[in-house]
Amino acid sequence: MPKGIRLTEEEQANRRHEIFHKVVKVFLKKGFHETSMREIAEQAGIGKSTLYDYFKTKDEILLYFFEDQLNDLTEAAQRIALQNIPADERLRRVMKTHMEFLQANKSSFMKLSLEAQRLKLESQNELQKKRHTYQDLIRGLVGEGIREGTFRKVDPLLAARMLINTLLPVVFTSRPTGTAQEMMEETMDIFFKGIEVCE
Amino acid sequence: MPKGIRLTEEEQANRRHEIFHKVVKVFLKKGFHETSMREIAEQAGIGKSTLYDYFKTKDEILLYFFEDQLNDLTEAAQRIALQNIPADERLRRVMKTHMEFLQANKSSFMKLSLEAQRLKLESQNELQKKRHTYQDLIRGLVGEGIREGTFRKVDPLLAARMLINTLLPVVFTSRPTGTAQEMMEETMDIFFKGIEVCE
DNA sequence: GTCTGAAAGCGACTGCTGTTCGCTTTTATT
DNA sequence: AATAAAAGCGAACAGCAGTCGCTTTCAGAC
Repeated sequence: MPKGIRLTEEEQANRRHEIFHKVVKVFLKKGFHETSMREIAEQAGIGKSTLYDYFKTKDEILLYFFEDQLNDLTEAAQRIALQNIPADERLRRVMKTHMEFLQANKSSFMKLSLEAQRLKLESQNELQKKRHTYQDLIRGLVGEGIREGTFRKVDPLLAARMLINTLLPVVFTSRPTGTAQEMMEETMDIFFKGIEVCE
Repeated sequence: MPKGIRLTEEEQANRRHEIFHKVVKVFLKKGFHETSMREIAEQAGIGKSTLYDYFKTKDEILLYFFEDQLNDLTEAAQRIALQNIPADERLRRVMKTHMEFLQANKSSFMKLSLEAQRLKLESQNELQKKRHTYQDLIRGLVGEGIREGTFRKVDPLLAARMLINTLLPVVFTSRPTGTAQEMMEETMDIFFKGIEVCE
């Protein structure tokens, strides 16, 4: 904010957060791609080119959101992954947190995820990288479950991807067949039955 | 092509096909969104505004591709669905065809699917509608499988969506853990184990 | 045979976009 | 008081999808 002095890294980060917080409402209301940089700057109460001092491109503004969210999600999952209980139970808990998280942020997460699909390919690769950290965590749990003998010998990464990718569409579907909660539980049920060792 | 005479509906359709065929190479080479309407018209050997006589918007050019492909896929699936064998076997065969189809058109389908994600929301809804026909076919097979007693009582639409949505990322993943064929088979395996009646 | 209306085709033009540039304002330091 | 550097800005830029008014062409009416 002050003009002549250099901002510290932290101040810059705070300012980015502050700016994003001010403009996210507009994204939710009229859509990210339908909001021009002029409007974004207006909403943030700053000049158009000042915006570029905090976000290198327009896409980066939206990426900022997912960076934040994925950090939270990964942290929560990491805490669960360290618990001293069977891997399959930890996996269930992580996915439960995942579902709760999706539901809590449903409206904004859903809308912005749809918008994120429309980012430039380059930006989507950035996003993908951020997702990998989380995906690897799930993969680890599946791997542990296999070693513990609760899961069949499936490819852990494939299973992890399958799990994450089946849950997202549940929240986003245009033809729901029940509450999100119900659909999520059934999806998880099918998945776990699919990888569990047959008794 | 002829200037003064009115084109029949069929001629118009042929011309659309012809134009698309001429320009799709450019989409595959430098990307749909990176190709401007000027370039597309150039490649098609027609004027820019003539292009608009055959496709109402730029998005519609890409939608045309999926309309075609989905028609083929749905037809093939319909033929299988009518065979006189158990539903679970028919479902396996449909998905096998689906996989073969994805692999045969892999490079173009993959690239253009990624591009399709970036279409305007309105255009994506169009695409979604076209997908529903196919989704409903799968749903029907799952439903039959349940009635025949091979599948557990799962929600057929949810299962259908889950199935389709798990196969696509297999082809598109940036971190493959085997050949597409292997990954697809393992995915199918997990899914079928997940919905089969336990023996 | 020629006239005419309507369709096919076209490139200049429009209004908008994300991004850049050159400039002003502010302030900590010398 | 002078300086340098950072923060902030709106005008300007290049490029885009889509539109408009015009030209060219020809089937059918007379």
